Amino acid sequence: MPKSKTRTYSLYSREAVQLISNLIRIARKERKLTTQEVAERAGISRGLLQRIEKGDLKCEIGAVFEVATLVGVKLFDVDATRLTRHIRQTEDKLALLPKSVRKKIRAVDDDF
Amino acid sequence: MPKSKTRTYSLYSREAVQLISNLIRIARKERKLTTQEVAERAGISRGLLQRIEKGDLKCEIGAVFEVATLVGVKLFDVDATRLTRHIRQTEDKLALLPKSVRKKIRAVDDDF
DNA sequence: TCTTTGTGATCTCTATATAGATCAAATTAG
DNA sequence: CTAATTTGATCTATATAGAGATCACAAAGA
Repeated sequence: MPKSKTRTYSLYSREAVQLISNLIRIARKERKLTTQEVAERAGISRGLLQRIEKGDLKCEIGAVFEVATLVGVKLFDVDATRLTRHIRQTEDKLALLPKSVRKKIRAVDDDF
Repeated sequence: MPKSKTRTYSLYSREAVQLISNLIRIARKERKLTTQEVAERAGISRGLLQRIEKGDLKCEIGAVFEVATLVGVKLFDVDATRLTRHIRQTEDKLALLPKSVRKKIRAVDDDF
């Protein structure tokens, strides 16, 4: 028996993906696009689109986001401009944080 | 040469993932967790965590969201309760939409 | 400064995600 | 009702994502 790669996911993760997939399907239908069309435009197979719209957690995040963008589902509720700016902010913040996290503070003095 | 699976992504998709990954890294450091620790708790390898924190578009969306949840990065800026409620709303909406998108309205009468 | 630990990079092997085709059932428009 | 089309499911082959180990360097802290 090959050790299968079954992973566990928190409810929150599952629901977050479920929400995105639902929003995608709604957006696609509202724009009257067939699965065929969206798949082609996104450069993915129809089968993958089906899995994405079903909320499959094992799809590439890139593919999911690409489809979302294509049908008009905004991630983060922000437009492109703000997104870029927000990224820069996170990078500034990262620059300030220590490059590596030090675990053991190794008791200043262990003998007492 | 085996036909490689190179995919193209829109700027928005790339930036959205980049933002998530930056937020994850920041959150991890602020909580003083090593990559090792987070990887273990999330049930993934350290290598995968590295790719996630780098903004690799090819990671499983499930793994990315799981890590995000673990370190406290909120997806969609909403808490668990609202998430569940929001999902229900999308499902209600989906129930109203036509089950299949009809393309050809086939001109009611093409001769004129 | 010196030591210890975290991180990034790389490599191999295996499990699996995706593409692409096909088929049946469901659904819509006429 | 009927024809046309979309969608869901399933199957195969292939590319690749992920696990796990290793190595060197960076960097924190005493």
